[in-house]
This record gives sequence, structure tokens and C-alpha cells, in this order.
Amino acid sequence: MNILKHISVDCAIFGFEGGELKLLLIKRDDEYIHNEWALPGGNIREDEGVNEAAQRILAEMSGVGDVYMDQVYVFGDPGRVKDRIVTVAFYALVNPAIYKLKPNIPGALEARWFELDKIPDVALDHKEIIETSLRKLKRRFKFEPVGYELLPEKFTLRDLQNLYEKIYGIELDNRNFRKKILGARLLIETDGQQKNVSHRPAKLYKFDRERYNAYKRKGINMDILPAWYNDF
Amino acid sequence: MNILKHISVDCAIFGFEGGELKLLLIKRDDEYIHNEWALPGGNIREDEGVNEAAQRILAEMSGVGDVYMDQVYVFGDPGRVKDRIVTVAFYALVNPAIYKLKPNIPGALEARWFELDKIPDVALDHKEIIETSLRKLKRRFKFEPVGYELLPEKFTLRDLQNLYEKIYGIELDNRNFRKKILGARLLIETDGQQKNVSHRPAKLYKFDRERYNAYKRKGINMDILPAWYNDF
DNA sequence: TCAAAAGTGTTTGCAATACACCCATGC
DNA sequence: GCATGGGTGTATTGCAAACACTTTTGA
Repeated sequence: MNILKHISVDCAIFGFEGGELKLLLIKRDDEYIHNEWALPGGNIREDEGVNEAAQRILAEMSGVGDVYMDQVYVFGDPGRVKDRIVTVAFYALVNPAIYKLKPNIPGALEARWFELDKIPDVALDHKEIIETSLRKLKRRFKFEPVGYELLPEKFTLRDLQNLYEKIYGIELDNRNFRKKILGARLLIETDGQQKNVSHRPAKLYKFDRERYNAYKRKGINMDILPAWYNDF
Repeated sequence: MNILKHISVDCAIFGFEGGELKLLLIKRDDEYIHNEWALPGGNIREDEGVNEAAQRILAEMSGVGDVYMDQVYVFGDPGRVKDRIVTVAFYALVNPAIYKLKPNIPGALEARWFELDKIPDVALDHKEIIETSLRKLKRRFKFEPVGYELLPEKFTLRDLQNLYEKIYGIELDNRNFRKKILGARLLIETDGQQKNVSHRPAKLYKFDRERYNAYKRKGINMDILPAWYNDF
């Protein structure tokens, strides 16, 4: 199957593991990138959509599909790559515990999760793509509760709070945080508990996807519009 | 100069005129569209960036460049057009009074501003592109004061309120609206007044672009994050 | 019994909302 | 003088923010 010349997709894949927000990078060695860390990416086939191409590429590396992905931006200046290539950037949210890296990815020497403040130099304009993706991720989290994409099925409120704190690099008041999260009624209390912790074990929660879907379009209170206006 | 095969740009151009929010459509007759209303669009040249291509195409129709434009989304499913073409959609905000339509645009039989609730059937998947663009426009206005792109240099507070009301299709309380707008200190009172109105003439204001640029990254109050967090 | 994190309520202040009347002008 | 939209102020209320102690468990 032919590919579309002059277009590619690149994916900023975020994961949350060990209390840290991480980004997946690949050490690539191909026509454009020589033994450098870079975002996973690739070409679009003639018979697949742009979004599907991104899903496929992610699946080829992690072995799993149906992942939360979102378009970030199109980078298309001439000169961004040796040949003239316009790339559509995506970001994806995955739980690294589930989405294990595949070994022996063709064209990739190595794959690794990097903590956000330890990202090495990357190829081409991928630094800019990463920064733009992170900005978009922050915005997303500001306006929509997507945290569960990054967490295991069951998690504690502290896990969720840590996630927010890592994404924004700030500390949150845990009373207010719990009030808001529980007040949104997006979590379902399970009968599980933390195990093997040397302190009071936390309750485990899971996301209420149904209620989440209802919330999806809610939007947030703004200066100009009345808060009840949610038609987005 | 060669063009990039398999990629195009399409522009949803919004204007505000006569108290109505309008969209510019072109009656196109070319390889893909036969005598149908459609968004202005075209190919990307090898030596120009994607964003520049969008600016150029807009300039070719209106004769004016340096317009507020923003990427909306990439539409790239196979089958959206006869051949395999991925299109990058943009929206632009222009003041129709300034950006006059050019006659005799190559490949375009006619160009016209349509009120949003009177948009005719459009070619290909342009209906979807228009809807997505409008959604993005609404979001933009919710979080950033870009109204002045659509208004003349000097305007009344009522003009601005009308603009918001048209975009969202709701009515706003004028006392609260004025309080917020003036409170944001984004407007500079000029010494001009409305003329020839058979009622108390309104003061004319202009935007304070400098202060606006400072506000640009402010972001809005959110549920999870403290309101003072603005690092976007 | 100590360490460590989980869990919990109240007060305060600000900002969004709702609401109604006088003002300036043209005709 | 009247019709028309411009322009203004206040009271209420709900929510975000700040804040500290008790509870539960493992070691």
C-alpha cells in the first residue's frame, strides 16, 4: 500500500507511572533521523485516515489500540525537515502499566519513558512539538476530566491529585481537591483499598465513564458568558 | 512552483457586518467542486508553510494579508474527496468593511457573505468543517477577547455585545457585560460618538492592543486548578 | 507508640447574577 | 414631548480559597 508523500504524523505519548508524568521517546534511525531520540511517528497510508494513522503507529509500538488521542497542531513550514514534509502532531494518553513497549520496533533502536523534566535533546523540531503538545494537554486537563486515561482502573484520590500536580507543576490543597472531584460525582467508590502501605490505606475509586460522557461538553465558567452557557 | 500533492487548506472566514455574523463562501468550479458553494481553499506550494498558504489564499480573495487565523483541525479521512486529499482547516476573523472581496478570483464564480443561519448547502465535507470552525470560534471567544478582529477601529459597547450575542445566540445582560468588559480595561475610550442616531449617542471605544497582548495567556478560572494559575 | 499519609468542615471574601430606572439625542 | 437605545448601581448568593486536626494503619 502506498503512502502519502509530504505528510506524516508524530505522536507525543504521555504516561503516568511511579508518580511521574512521562513521555515516550524512540531512538530512531531512518531517512531523516540518525540515532537520535524522537517522537514516534510515521507515514500515512493511502487507505487510512490521518487519525487512524496515528492510532496505528501507536499500536505498532505498544501493541494496543483504541487509545485517547487528540490532534495538536500541524507543523508545516518548509525547511522543518530535509524534504518538504508536513506533520500532523497528536498527543496520546496511556497507562504505561498496560501499554507495554514492544521490543524490536522496525526503525527504532530503543524506546523509553522520560520524565518531563528529563527529556533529552530530540531530533528535528520535535522539541517544539513536545512543548505544544504539553500545552494542549494542560489545557485539556483544565477543561475536561481526562485523568483516568492515564491511571489504572482503580486508583486513590491521592493518585489523581498527584497527576494534576505533576501536569501543572504546582501543589493543590487536598481538601479542596477532594471536595471538587467528589462533588463532580465522576468517581465511583470501590470496596478495594490500598495494600501494604505503612499508613492508613486509601480507598480505591474508579471513574464513572457514563457520567463523564455526560459532562464532556460542559465547558467551564468564563468571564463574558454566563456560567450556565454550555453549548460547545 | 510545484504544489504539495494530497494536501490542501480550507478557510472558514468569519466577518461581522450589519449586526450579523457572517461566513464567506465561494461558488467554486474546479477539479473537485462543480458550481457549488464552498469554503475558500487551495493548495500548498512547495516553498511556503501551511499557515502561510492559508494567509495567501485569503489574501488572493480579499486582497489583504496579516489576518487573524488559526488552525482548526485536519480532515484526512480517505474518501472525503475524490482523490486522497488531507485538508488543514483554518478559521479567520476579518472586518468585511475593510477586507473587500476581490472580483474575478480565478476558479471562483462568485463570492458572498452568508449569515450563519442562512448558509446554503456546501460542497464535499465543508459543512463539517464549518461546524468545527464555529465551535472553535466559540471556544476562542470564551477564553480570549478577540472581538476586535471583527469590528472596525472604533465601535460602541453595544456593537461588541451584539457580536458576542450573535456568536453564541444568546442575550446578555448589558449592565453585567459592560462591567466585565470595562473592568478588564481592554478598551480605550475615544472622544468620538455615534452620529445620526435618533437616541442618545454611544461613546466609541477602541481596543487596547497592548494590554490585550498582556492578557493573551491569562486563561480562565477552572474547577480543579486555583484561579491564579495561568501558565498556559 | 510512632510515623505517615488518609480523611474531614468551616469561615471568609469575592465575583457572578439578577434586577430597574434615568439620560441624551433626533424627530 | 416622545420614542429610542445609552448608560448606570446595588443587593444577593454561591463558590473558590484558605486553613488544622483527627483517624487509621504498619512497623
